[in-house]
Amino acid sequence: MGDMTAHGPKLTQRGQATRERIVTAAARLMYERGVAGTSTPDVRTAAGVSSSQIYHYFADKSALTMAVIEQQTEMILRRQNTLLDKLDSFEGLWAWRDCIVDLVRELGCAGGCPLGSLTTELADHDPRAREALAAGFSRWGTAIRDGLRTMIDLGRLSPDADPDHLSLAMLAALQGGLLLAQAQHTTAALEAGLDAMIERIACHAVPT
Amino acid sequence: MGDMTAHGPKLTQRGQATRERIVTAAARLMYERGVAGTSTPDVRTAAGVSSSQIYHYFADKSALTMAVIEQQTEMILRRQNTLLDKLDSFEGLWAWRDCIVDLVRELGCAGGCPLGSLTTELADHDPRAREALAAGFSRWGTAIRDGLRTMIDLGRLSPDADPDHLSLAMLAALQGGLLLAQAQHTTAALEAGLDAMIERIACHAVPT
DNA sequence: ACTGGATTTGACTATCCAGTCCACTCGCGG
DNA sequence: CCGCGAGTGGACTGGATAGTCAAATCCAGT
Repeated sequence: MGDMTAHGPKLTQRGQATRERIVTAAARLMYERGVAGTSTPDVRTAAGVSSSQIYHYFADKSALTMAVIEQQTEMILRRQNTLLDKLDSFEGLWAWRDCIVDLVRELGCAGGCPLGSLTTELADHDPRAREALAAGFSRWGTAIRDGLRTMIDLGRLSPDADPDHLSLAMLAALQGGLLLAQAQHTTAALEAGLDAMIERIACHAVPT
Repeated sequence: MGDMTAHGPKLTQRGQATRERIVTAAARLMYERGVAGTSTPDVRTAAGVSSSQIYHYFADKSALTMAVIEQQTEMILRRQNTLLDKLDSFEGLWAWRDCIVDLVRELGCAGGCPLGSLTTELADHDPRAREALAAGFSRWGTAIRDGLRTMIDLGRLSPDADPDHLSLAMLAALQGGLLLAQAQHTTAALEAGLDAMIERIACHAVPT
C-alpha cells in the first residue's frame, strides 16, 4: 500500500529526476523554514525548475508536502538503518544513542527531527499528512521494538519487559530531547532523556 | 530581568487591556495555526481591533510573537502550579502524569505543547525567540527538579539520584510524548514516556 | 471646560504567493 | 524522419499580507 503519488500519466526517466529534484529541494527548505515559510517560488529557485513544473508533478502544495513527508521518512530510516539493526544489545543501544547525540551536536543543536517539525506544523489541520507522519513514527518505533524483542529472545532482557511500551517511551524521549536541544542549544536534555530510557530498559536486563 | 515589551510611551489601563487582548488572540491563533499561518488581519479580527492597533503596541510581528511566548510560558506554569508544587512524592508525580494525560486526551490529542510548537517554528531562525523559549523550558524543568530535590531532602529518594539529569529527561519525555500524541492521535507514547521516566526515578526510591 | 497625549480608525501601498495558461522544446516509438 | 505526448519556460491573475499614515476620538489632569 501507499505506493507513491498516484501520478496518472507516465513518468519518463527525466521526469522522475525532475520530480525528485523538486521534492528534495522542498524537503530541505521545509526543514529549514517550515512548510508555511517555504513558498513555491523558493522551491522553484532551489530546484532550478520553472514555476509550472511544480504543478506538473504535484496537484498542489499539499501534495508536494505529502511527498516530502514520505521522502523524509525514508531518509531517516535509511540513515539509521545500520544502527537500528544493531539495537539488539546494550552496546547497540548506547552506540545508537551516541551517534544521535553526535549528529545533533555537529548540526549545532539546530533543526530538530524532520518528522517532528512537520508534525507540529501539519498534524492538527491536515489529516492525511498526520496519518503519513504517524505511519513514519510507527515504522521508526517498530524498528526499536524489534531490537528489544530480539534482546528478549536472546535472553538478554527479561520477558517482563514490554517492547511496545518501551519503544514508544524511547521514541518520546528522543523526540523531546531533539526539541529541547533546538530550544536550549545543548544536547543535555537529549542525553538525559536517552540515558534515562536506556537505563530504564537496563532495569530488565538479565545478568550474564 | 526580562520585564516586558520595552514599550516607551505610557500605557493607560485601557491600553493595557487592548494590548492583552491582542496578545491573547494572537496566542490562540498561533497555537492553532502556527506563527507563519497567523496573519495580522486574522489577529485583528480575533481581537476585535483595527489594523493599526497591533503596530501601535508592537514594533512588528516578531515583537508580538515574543509577547506570545512570554504569555504562553506564564500560562503553562500557572496552570500547572498546583501540581508542580506537589512533585515531591511519587503520588505527586503520578498525579501530575495523570493530569497531563487526561488533559491531552480531552483535547483530542491535538495541539501539542504551546512552547513546543513555537520552538520548532522559531528556534532556528529567531535567536531572541529561541532564548525566550529556552528560558521557559528552563523554568519548567526547574520546577520538576525542585520537586525531586525535595524528595531527596525528605529521604524519599536516594542521594545518588541526579535531579538535574532526571528533570531534563522528564521534560524530554513529556515534550516527545505530546508530539507523538499529536501525530498518532493516541496518548500511548505520552503515557509510555512518562511512565518509564517515573519508574526510572523510582529506581532511586528509598524503601520506607 | 480645555488641553495634550494616549488610543482608535480605516483606507492605503508595495510586496508576495498559490495556482493557471499557453506556447514552446525534447525525445521516443513507429 | 515524423508525430505525439511528456517536459519546460515564463508571463499572468486574483487574492492575501506586513506594515504605514493622517485624521478622528477618548480621557485624565488641571
